[in-house]
Amino acid sequence: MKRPISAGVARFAITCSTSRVSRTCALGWSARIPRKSWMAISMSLSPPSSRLGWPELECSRCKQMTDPNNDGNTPEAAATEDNRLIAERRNKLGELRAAGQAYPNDWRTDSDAATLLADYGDEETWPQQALEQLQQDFCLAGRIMSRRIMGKASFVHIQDGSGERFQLYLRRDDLADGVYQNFKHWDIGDIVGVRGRLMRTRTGELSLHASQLRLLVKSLRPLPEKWHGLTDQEMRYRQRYVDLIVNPDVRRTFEVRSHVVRAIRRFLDDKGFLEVETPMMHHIPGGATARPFITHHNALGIDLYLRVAPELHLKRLVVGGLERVYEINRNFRNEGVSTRHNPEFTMLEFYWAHADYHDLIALTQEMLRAVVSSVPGLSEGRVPYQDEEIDFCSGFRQVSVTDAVLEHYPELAAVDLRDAQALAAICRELGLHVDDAWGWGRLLMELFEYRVEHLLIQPTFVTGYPIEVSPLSRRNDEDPELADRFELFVAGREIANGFSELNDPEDQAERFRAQVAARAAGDHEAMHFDQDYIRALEYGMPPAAGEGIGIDRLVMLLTNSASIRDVLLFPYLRPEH
RNA sequence: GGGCCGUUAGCUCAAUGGUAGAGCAGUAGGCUUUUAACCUAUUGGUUGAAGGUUCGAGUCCUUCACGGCCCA
Repeated sequence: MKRPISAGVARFAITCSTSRVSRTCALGWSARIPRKSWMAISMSLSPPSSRLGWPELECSRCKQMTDPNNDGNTPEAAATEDNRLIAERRNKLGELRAAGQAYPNDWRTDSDAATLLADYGDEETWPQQALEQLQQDFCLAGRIMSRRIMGKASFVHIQDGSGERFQLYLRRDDLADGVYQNFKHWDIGDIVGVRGRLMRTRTGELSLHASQLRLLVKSLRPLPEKWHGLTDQEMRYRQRYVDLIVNPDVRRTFEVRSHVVRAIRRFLDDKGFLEVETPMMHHIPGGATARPFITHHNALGIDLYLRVAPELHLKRLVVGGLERVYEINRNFRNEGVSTRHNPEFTMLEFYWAHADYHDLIALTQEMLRAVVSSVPGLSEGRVPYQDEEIDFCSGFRQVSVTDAVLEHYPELAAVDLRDAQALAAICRELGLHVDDAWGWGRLLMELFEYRVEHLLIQPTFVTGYPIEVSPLSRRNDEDPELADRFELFVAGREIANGFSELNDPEDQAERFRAQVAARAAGDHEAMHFDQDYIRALEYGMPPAAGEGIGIDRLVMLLTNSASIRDVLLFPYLRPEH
């Protein structure tokens, strides 16, 4: 129980599982009662008194019961948790509505902050005298980010769609009657339109001396503080719109993301690859060892899987003669959420007929260099990441899984790295989880992941993957226990995975059967048997190589982001309540 | 899933178990080239939720929610 709300909207706000309800207390005292209390109250009062099943509530201050017929359950009450600051702004909005159109859309700009700063920002070329002679008006529109009111003149910084801030100089006597007086009641966060001439202040800052000023949008919610900004991680992710307004680096990160995707498209387009889109909803999930999300098609009455990878569809296209295809799109994997994993993430996958994994390695190196050089500010292919500097310019290193393990685990030289029993013993010694069904290949990869992966900071192609962990890769001609496959590691993380494709339908069917057996033994990530894919291969797939590159992880590298959430505009978070 | 840490005013943060505070933002007034503008006054809190210990809990204990970091 607290105090009566001055505006006379005293109410109980009750959060229950389906909606928010408001009740008036007889003396006008307000209270918020969270769900747990609600449940407790609900159980202690039996039977519930209202027709909707809401119980009466006793106000602990006035000892009166609420009126069950006056539940105040309006959409407004449900949607807003007004505080004093918002209420003040809402009143201002009310005055605007009374005065006319409160949300106009007839202000047009003819420039923006970034353009003006680029064109006239240089003080040498454009001193105050030169600006005075310009005799040209500019129209801008932007959000008020800060204000310095000095009586009958003010300075304001607005931020506009260009992402830059620009200073306005407002003088009462230079604006129409009453405009300046109104302006003094506008708020930080409001969006304004301004027209005026360029000038330079005493301290040299390029500014717009306003002759016309209009409020375009009233902002009802206060922005975070101007100096410290918004630092609460949770709020930054949940309310990315606020994060974008007040933290300029966020905008830059997503601009880089856009650059990266564009550079990849340009690179592949130039090499004759065709961009395609394949289904996101699969009857049979496949193309990766991962647990899928299940969804339901009502009209058809069947469950569908969100795709874990587009691979099998893209290879069907290679069968169909689209011999260079790629897709950049979302995949969904039903696994944990962490700084490196989001349930939905973006992958590039591309397939290239009459090429093998060696060709992929060369192409990947070329593509990554092109991508890195497309990012503004990354000079000479050197990318700072956390405490390291990644060199994309020099030739990428190549090493086999076995050599990499031995390099970081020299005492294993005496052990047969294809002896499952010996490897299992070592894994157990290290405290790694070991499954009796695993062969030497899986065990060797456990060792690799535990001992080596995080040490591969500079770009490194790792080759010589065991067939056991490569169900879709072509078998190596010399060593049938190995796959013609590589993974690229940078900054200790897998960035790309590519291999010569398995186009032998009988071998593929055999490997699907092995996956189905693993599934039956309890491996939820193992693949299903995809009969149509086998049928496609039976028509004959050209020899080909294919690769997947994790776009989110690549963007993390290029934006020096520690968490995948920093490169996703709306990363997955649990519901707020 | 496990461990550690966090959650206090709109935002950023304080508060040896003893009256919940500051800066910014807001409100009112002053100030016609300021720039974290300045000066004066002032409003604003169920301290994430629920229990418990205590004469007394923001602070100690338990459980829960959400987040962060590390591990699996």
